[in-house]
Amino acid sequence: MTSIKDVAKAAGVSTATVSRVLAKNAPIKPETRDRVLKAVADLNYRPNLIARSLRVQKSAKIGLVVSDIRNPFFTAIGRAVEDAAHEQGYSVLMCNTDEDPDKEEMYLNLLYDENVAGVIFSPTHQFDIHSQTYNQKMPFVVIDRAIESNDVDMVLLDNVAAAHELTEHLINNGYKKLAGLFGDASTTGQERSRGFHKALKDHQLNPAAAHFISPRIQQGYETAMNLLSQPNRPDAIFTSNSMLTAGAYKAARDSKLNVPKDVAVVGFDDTTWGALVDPPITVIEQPTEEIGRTATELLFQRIQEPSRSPKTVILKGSLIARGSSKGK
Amino acid sequence: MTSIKDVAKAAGVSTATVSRVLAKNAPIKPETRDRVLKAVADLNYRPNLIARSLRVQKSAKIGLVVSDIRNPFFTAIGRAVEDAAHEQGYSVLMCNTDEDPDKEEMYLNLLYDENVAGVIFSPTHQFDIHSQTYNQKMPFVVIDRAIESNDVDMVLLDNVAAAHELTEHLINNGYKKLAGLFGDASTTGQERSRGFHKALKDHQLNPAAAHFISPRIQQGYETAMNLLSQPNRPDAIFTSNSMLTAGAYKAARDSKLNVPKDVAVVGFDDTTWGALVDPPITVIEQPTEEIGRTATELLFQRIQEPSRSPKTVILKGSLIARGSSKGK
DNA sequence: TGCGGTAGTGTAAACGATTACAATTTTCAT
DNA sequence: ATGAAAATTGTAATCGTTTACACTACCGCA
Repeated sequence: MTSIKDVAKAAGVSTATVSRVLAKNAPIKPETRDRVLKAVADLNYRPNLIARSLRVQKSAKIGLVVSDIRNPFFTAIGRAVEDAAHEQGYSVLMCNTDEDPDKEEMYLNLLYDENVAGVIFSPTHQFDIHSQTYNQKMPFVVIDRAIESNDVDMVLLDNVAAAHELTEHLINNGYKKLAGLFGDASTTGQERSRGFHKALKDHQLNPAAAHFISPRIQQGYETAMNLLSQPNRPDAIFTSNSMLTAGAYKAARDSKLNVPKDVAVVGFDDTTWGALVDPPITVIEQPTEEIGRTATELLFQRIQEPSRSPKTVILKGSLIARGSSKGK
Repeated sequence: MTSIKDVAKAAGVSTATVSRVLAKNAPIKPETRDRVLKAVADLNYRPNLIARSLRVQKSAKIGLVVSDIRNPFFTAIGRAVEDAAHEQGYSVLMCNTDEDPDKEEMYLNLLYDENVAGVIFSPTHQFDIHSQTYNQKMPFVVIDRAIESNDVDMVLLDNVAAAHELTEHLINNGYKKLAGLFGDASTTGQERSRGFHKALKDHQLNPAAAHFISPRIQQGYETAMNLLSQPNRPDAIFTSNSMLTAGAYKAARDSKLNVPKDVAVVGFDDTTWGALVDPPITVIEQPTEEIGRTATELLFQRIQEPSRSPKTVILKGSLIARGSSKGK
């Protein structure tokens, strides 16, 4: 490994001078600068980021901690964050917690120890920001899931309104016996449940069912199968994320029910397949690009000005009405 | 930040002793050990990974560089790699190149500078391992896409055989005018094309068409639309990855053609939606879990024994026959 | 002429760990 | 009791940077 010492020797200057040339933050005689730059080029020198990070106690990396990397919502966020971070010369380290609080803590610690400049993450349900060691030390932006704290930046969807709109869409299309499937791993599911119930109440309807379950395809499938096999089965299934949507949709199919005539299926997040299945699925599309970009911007703001008062940005989802809820 | 010095002071020993207690690699008097461990616990001390990494010139992290994080194939690999790495106490940093050679080089440099223990990655087409600075220095395992080098570990699919099997499946089910859509960003597309053509030749058939295109949904859609609108349109479309499959499937739908009666659509990778659409899609399933795990194991082997002679592991895909190719 | 200011550079101390080497104490066979 | 070997611990160098501080040279102005 060629180090700054080698460059200094080759250029006949001190390591301090080399460092200053590279950092461009001090006056240097043009002739010296040229000698140094030539040496850098000749030796193909690249500064050791580890050493720099140890010395200055920070780095040009940000962490992105998500709960499930297989969820298209999060990969879309990942892309947006990466693009936005790149523009500022930062790199992104993605970590996957699998909804596991232990893994979450492990990765947050790791990122902290790595001196990342900040972290964007979607906390598990159990996450308590105040109990953490790194609380005050590492800039944070929370996405997708609210946490109970008013001193942290967040980028969220207006889940209640979105769920309300989606539910009303069902009601307006003539569905009356609505069942809800909500993820139990986050506040998102709870908020969407609130919007769901509020819309029902607004129209003087009672929910046919409402279940909080693990946000996995299999769980969604089993629960929906159960609901659909009852004599007084629901005529619409509202799901709070794309994993549950997939499960519910499959259940409708396997129950030999016609979508949308016998039962409607709607959900969140516009995935590749949601538009490809027949009938295509009505969903609330989240502005993933904007969520990721906004979160990154908030993070950079906080990095620059740690004492800035916290912001919560609430974005709106947009309804994409498709065949799966067209009416009976 | 509490450092090893604070712990040493609190326990009344030297920093060397603290380090030794934590590394568990030297004899320590039980009583001293207890004092040190108590101090560690009291101060809530965690060793600084940056400093350690600087000193020992390596770290317990591996890099995973993939070309498209939105491709479910790669996220599945990501999960497998992470699980396998975790078992060895390693963390995984995921990076996304977006098929961009510049980003690829940038991330490989970054990972190198970060002292990662090694890298697993799927190279872009242009990647030339020999021109790279880090060539000999950082252990590598290449996945999914072959590169021309016999001194590097690789984990690949037997693409020719898999494509051959998938093509024969079409032929056996009565399809005769087969068109192929292949990704142009990697060797994978080329190899699958070879298997496709070989199977046709084995059955004395000529390809109806064969296109190398950018592996994106939109490209697949446009190309397939074109093919299907011709008077002498193909009766089956073979696609070499799931992005193209999605595009082709949508094109068949939009052309008002019946799948599988008018046209069959088959592809690679078993995605969530492939089984949910109607008809569900016949695919070659890649053993993603095994690919990720094997790659990780090879990487650890090479880390331990850098001079070990390189291995190429070739895994088999398995055909999942579904409705989209059931025959006319 | 003398003096404050600035440009340009070097010296050396950090950052927080690991580890070769040395020093001290114990153990134990004779 | 004694010396060699083993066990236990400490000292200090090191990894590759950045940067506070010190120093020299030169400039411009009174």
